[in-house]
Amino acid sequence: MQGYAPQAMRLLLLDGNSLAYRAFYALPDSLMTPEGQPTNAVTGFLNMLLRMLREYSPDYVAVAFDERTPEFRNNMYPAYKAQRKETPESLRSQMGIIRELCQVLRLPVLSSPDVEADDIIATLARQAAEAEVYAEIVTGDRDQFQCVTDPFVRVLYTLRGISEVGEMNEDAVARKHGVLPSLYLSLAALRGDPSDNLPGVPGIGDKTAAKLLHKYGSIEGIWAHVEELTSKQRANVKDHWSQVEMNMKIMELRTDLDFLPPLQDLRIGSWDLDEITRFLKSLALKAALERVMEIAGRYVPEGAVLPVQDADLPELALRVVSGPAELVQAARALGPGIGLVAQLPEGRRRTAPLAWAVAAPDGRVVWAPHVADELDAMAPLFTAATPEFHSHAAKEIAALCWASNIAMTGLDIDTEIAAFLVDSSMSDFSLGALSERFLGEGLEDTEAKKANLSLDFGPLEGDSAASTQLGRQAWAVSRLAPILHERLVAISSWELYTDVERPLVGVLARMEETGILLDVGYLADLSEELKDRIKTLEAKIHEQAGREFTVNSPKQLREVLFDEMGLPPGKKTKTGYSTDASTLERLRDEHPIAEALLEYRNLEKLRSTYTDALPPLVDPVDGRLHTRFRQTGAATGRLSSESPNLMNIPIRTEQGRRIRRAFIPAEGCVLLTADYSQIELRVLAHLSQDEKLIEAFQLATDIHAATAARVFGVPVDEVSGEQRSRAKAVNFGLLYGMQAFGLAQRMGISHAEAQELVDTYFARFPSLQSFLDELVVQAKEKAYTTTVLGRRRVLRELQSPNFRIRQMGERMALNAPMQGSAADIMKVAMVRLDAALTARELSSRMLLQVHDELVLEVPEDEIAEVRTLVVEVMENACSLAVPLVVEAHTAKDWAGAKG
DNA sequence: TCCGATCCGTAC
DNA sequence: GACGTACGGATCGGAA
Repeated sequence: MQGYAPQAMRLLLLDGNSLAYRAFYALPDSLMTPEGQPTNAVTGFLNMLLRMLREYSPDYVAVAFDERTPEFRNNMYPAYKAQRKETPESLRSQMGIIRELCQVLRLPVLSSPDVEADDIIATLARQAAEAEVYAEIVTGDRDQFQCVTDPFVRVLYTLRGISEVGEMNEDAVARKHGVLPSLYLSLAALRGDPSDNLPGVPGIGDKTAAKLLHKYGSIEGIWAHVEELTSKQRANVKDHWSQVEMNMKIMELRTDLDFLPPLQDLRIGSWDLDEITRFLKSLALKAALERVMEIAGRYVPEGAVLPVQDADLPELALRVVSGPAELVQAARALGPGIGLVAQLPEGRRRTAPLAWAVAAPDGRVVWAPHVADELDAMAPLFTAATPEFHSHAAKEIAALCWASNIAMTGLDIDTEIAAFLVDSSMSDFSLGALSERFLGEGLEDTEAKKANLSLDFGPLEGDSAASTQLGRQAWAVSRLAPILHERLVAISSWELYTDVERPLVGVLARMEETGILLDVGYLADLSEELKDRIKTLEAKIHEQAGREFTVNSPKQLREVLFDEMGLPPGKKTKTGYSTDASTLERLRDEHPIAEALLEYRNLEKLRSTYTDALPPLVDPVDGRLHTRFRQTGAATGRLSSESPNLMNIPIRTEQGRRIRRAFIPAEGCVLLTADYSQIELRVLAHLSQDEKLIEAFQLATDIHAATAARVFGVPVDEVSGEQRSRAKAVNFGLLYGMQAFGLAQRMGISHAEAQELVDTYFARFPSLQSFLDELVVQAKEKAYTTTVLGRRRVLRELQSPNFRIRQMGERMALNAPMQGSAADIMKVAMVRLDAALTARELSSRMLLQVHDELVLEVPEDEIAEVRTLVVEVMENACSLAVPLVVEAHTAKDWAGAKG
């Protein structure tokens, strides 16, 4: 539902028969009025219609219906649709109701005995494209794919009954069927369509048909080269050619109908809400009525009064307001401590909320269903000088505000973030989960999810209507906020919240909205290259294995390597021998297949996870990749990144860095990366106050060499590569709760050797051992760890009767203070840097954070200033016992040359 | 057809 | 089992 120029006109075309038919068989036949009139097809049709009106907001609409099988097709081929069973009475009765519904909703309805619904739609779609109007065709009929033309005509093809739609543009049709829409008719003619009683060529399905059409260009091309086909194909094609030609004629949709009204006449008329209410109530479609009312504001005449609805739940006093000004006023009247929540449309791109709800802790709720495009008028709600509203996952609202140039300064408690600081080990920070835990009551929507009910489709419970739903959420927020506030104060995390986490919400929203430019052409080339090489390797692997198998399946690979080829197995997983990289590494000397597998895995990883997965996530409007940062994603306090995860873009190998090169700056800009050098180890030095480790940081730039020098008793400049890498492994191990066994395994040395190395290391840095021991002791005593800014990580594992879980808890306790403090410091730097960029009116933008690294997009004339600023801000974000060191680089891509 | 479990691999 | 924090792709098998 996106990617259109805002001023472009939009036409919505619905195939009434197709949608009713799909809905009838997709929804339970238990849906009916008390009088026994089935309503499943009506409900499905209405849900789809409302969804489209809501999300697509069309200027023009037409609903097309079939009346009977038209004569021109019957004359061509009497058997057309002859096998169709009689429409069941329970569906036929609903067709009339659907037409009536369209009338009540003032939707233009088109039908004619001489043509079918898809002919009407095809004609209107053609006219739309010619007028540069965007048309969306909603249907479950594949024949409509022949109408698709970029960029104006798309088909939304119903899936899973009608609960989802696939958005089919030219590309999507080609991906699904192997040919562009212009050849779809030919493909369908070859393949036939059993549902219309049209046989195709035996032995030719989608795949083969697409292949032939590719090779010969057209249906005529295939006929011209029919002698080149395989003997079986040739015979079948010849025998059935007259049928194919017939299919072409019958399946071709007419686009030349001359009796249809002009597009300009296809507007939705003014709604009579009383009539709509009566009609839907007579069908017992109460939930649908609520959803109609959500968008009613768009279709009522100027000045109409919307019906105020009663709360379904006694404790909520629900008031409906219809405009942003009224909402602001009503919210003010609720007094302090209000909860404010938005009902956001689904989909990747952020768009205006469908509704807002504001609630006071006493249960008074204001619900505003149709202020979607009027964020500006609501600005007074968000921009208070002092925090005055609470919300949940406010980053979503902050992003919308930012897009409208509104500064969301009025946020008090974000219940999601506050709860994260109270107990970061919770797995679910949804409002429902917080309600359960802190209020002791569930929220309707979590119940609905448990019952597998979609909020958009399917039967809804009477009391889970949109208004009550959203009102309950706002109410929950208003009551959670004071509880979480108190808890934050009690654990001395209030400042961490107000000074770091809360301001970070807006910073992250801006970073997400900004996104980063991706060179998709370059990635496409890279993908092709990878595919070639992967194919070769796969063949080689099959040959060496002596048979074909799915190389991507660890299960099959395990059988091949260890059962059939008899190679020596190594470590085990839960289900058998492991085939991971370290195992294959070990098999390198045993058999050349190991080498091929390693390279295969390497390239297949790059292809599947990066070159092929990233481009579809690019926003078509700006060509940029907009990740989502999760502020509650990692229990230590780190951020995480998803859709896509931009925190695991390869860098360590040359092959991997080729992926990184696809991340580029906008025209006239460079990417500036700034990363903390060894920040976690510096935090360790600070927290442990180990003099020798602090000294090592003050003396040397290469900390691994410096620690190696001390451990092995040699001058820094005489440290060998081996010594440095051993010290490095221990340095990392320290941060992860190392044990000698793991160290030995990682370094490929004996357990005894590893133990000796650890012992020596601790002997040379005498405070470290006691500090780490004390960390665990304290953590066990208090059941949580802390960071430099007082961030807590609760560790219930430390109380577990299970030794393994307890041990895991100890390792977490050893790691969390360092990882978490580093995260604290980076977050402080981000908040300050964002403020500094704004204060100096710079155009440079923060794009990404990768734990110890920031990536900015910097206009060329700002490079010097911003570079200095970033380094300054990051290095001074926190004062530790050792200096914080930041290295900054600029380049024309993310893999760019250093310096 | 869908979803969760499993394995694996990328980052810091 | 054995070194922390994440996200996500592919396969597979059970459930609907």
